[in-house]
Amino acid sequence: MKVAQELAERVGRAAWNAGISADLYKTTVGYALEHPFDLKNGDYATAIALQYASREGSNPRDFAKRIVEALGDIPGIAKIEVAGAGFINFYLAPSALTDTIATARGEAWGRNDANKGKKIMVEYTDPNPFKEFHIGHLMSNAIGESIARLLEFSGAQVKRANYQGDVGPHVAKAIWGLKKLGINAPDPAALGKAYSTGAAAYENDDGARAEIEALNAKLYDRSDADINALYDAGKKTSLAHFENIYRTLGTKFDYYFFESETAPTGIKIVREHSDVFVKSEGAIVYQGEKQGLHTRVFITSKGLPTYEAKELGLAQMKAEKWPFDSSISVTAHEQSGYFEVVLAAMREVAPELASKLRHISHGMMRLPSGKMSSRTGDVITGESLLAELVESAKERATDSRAEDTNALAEDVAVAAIKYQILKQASGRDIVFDRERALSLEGDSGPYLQYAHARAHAVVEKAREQNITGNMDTDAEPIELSRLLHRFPEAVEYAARELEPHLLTNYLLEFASAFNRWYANEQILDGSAGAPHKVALTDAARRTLKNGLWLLGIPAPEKM
RNA sequence: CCCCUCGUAGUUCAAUGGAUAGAACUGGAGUCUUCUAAGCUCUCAAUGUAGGUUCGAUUCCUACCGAGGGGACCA
Repeated sequence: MKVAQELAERVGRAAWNAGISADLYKTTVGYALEHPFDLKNGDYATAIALQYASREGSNPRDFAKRIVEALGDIPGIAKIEVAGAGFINFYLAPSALTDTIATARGEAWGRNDANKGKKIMVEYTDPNPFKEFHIGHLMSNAIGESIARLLEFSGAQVKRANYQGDVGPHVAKAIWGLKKLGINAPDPAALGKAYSTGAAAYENDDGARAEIEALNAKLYDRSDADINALYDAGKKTSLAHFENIYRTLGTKFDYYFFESETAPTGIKIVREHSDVFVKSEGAIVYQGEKQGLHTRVFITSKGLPTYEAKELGLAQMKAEKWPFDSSISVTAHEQSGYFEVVLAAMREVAPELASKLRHISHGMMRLPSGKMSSRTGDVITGESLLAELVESAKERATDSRAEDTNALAEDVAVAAIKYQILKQASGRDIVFDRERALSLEGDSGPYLQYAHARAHAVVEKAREQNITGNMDTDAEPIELSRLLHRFPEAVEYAARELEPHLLTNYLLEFASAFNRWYANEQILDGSAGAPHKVALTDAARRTLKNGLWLLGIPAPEKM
C-alpha cells in the first residue's frame, strides 16, 4: 500500500515535470495507477502518457519515456518500462514483496482506513415472520453480511439491522390459515402451511378475503385477545426459527425493527406533511410523477399504512436508535422502484436524513425454467437448500481430516451457497442450477476453503519442525507473492464499490495461484529456501482466512 | 405505453475506457510410493444488431431486437 501511494504521487509529479497540464494533473493523479490484468505487464501500470499525448498530438511513447526519465529511481520498484502503445509498467522489487509477506502474516492484513470513524448501519435479510425464509433472504443475508464486514475492515463502525414484516396482509393470511386449520401452537412448518392456505383462500374466496381484511385491521389495533395470542405464539416461533438460520449463516444482528413498530411513526410523518402527501381516491399518496417516478399509496383508504409509510417511520427510528453517517438497505431488485419513490418523498419531509440513505438492490434467484413462484409450489426455501447442501457436503466429507464432519459439512454448505451469490455482481439475477449449487468443485466456496486448509496444514507441519519462516529479501518475485500484494487493494476496492464479488474474484485468482504453486513446489523440502516458502504459505493462509471472513464464509482449518 | 436491471464460449459468471476478452462447469487427453486429488496440467469454444463519441469501446451515448423486474391501496 505504501508503495502504491508513493508511486501514485511520484507519477503525478513526474508527469507534471514532463509537461502535463494542471487540469489533467488534477483529474489523473491518484487515479493514474492500475493493476495490469496480466502480471507480465507489471505490478502497477499507468496509461497517463496515452491519455495526455492524445490531447497534445504528441507521441505517447515519447511522452512516456520523458515521464520515466523524470521519475528516476523509486524505492521498492525494481524496474520501470515503457510498453505497448505508451503504457508505463512498474515491477516490484524483491525487498518490497518480502515486506508485503511480512505484513500479510499479521491479523490486520487487508484492513484500510477509507471509512475510519464512520458510523454505518447496514440493513439486510429482512425475512417476514409467519412466512418461510426463502432464497431471496439468503441472497440479502450473504450480500449484506459481506458488505458489513468490508466496511468494518475499512475502519467503519457498523451496526447490523434486520427489518421484519410482522404486520400486514401476509400475516393476516397466515393467522386466518391457522384458525382455519385449527392450529393453536404453530411450528415453522405449520406456519408455512397456514400461509399458503390463507393466500389461496384470499385469491379464490370472496368471503375469506373479507375475513382476512377484517383480521388485518384487528392485527394493527390488537383488539382481539384470541387473535393476539395466536399472533404472539406464531411470531415467537418464527423469530426463534430465523435465529437458528442466522447462526448457521454467521450473522449477529445488533438491531431488530418490526413493521408493527414503524407503522405508527410512519403514519404520523405522512399525516404531518399534507403538503407532500395528497388524498386520492380515499387513499393518501405521494405523487412521484413530479420526480419522474410514479404515484404510490402510503396510507390506504382503510387508513392502514403501506410498506411505503412504514419505511418512512423505519428511517426515522433507525436514526433515533443510533445516529449514523450512512444507512444502507439491501433488498431485492423488485423493490427498487418503490424505494425510489420513498426516497423522493423522504427528500421532501426529511432532506438531511434522506441524504444518508442508500439502497442496494440485489437480483433475484431464478430457476432455469423461469421465475420461482410460491403459488405454483415452484419454489425453493433457503432452509431446504441449505439442508440439501449439508447432506451433499456430508457425503464428500467422509474421508476428510476434520474431527467433526457434521460441523465441516455445514461450513462447506454455507461456503457453497454464499459463494454462488457473492461471485457475481450483486444487481444481477442468479440462475439457480441445483446440480451446480450442490457441486463442491471448481469455481466454488469450498475451493477457497480447501486452499486455506492446505496452507494451514503446511504451516502447522512447519511449526512442528520449528521452521518459523525467515524470509529471503532477495527471493525472486513469483505469481503468488505478486498477487498477495494486491489483496489490500482488492479489499478497499470492493468496500468502495460495496461489491463483494470484486473481492470474490480476487480470492479465486489468488487461491488458484496458491494451488498451482502448491502443486509444483515442495514447500518443506529441507532446503535453505524452505523458511521463505513457509512464510509465503503463512501469508497465503492469512489472506484466504481474512478474505473468507470478509465474504462471511467460514474457514475451517481441516478439510 | 413509461421506468429500472441486463444481453460475453454449449452453460453459469468475470473484465476500475486500455495491452493477446479471463475463469469455472460440460466434452476430450493426462496426473496421487513425495507437505490434503474438494487439487494440478493440456485441449475445443464467446462480446445480440446498426450507428456515434474516443488515440483506443465488452465498458460511454442513440436506435432496434431479446430477457427479467416494476408501474394506487401487497411487500
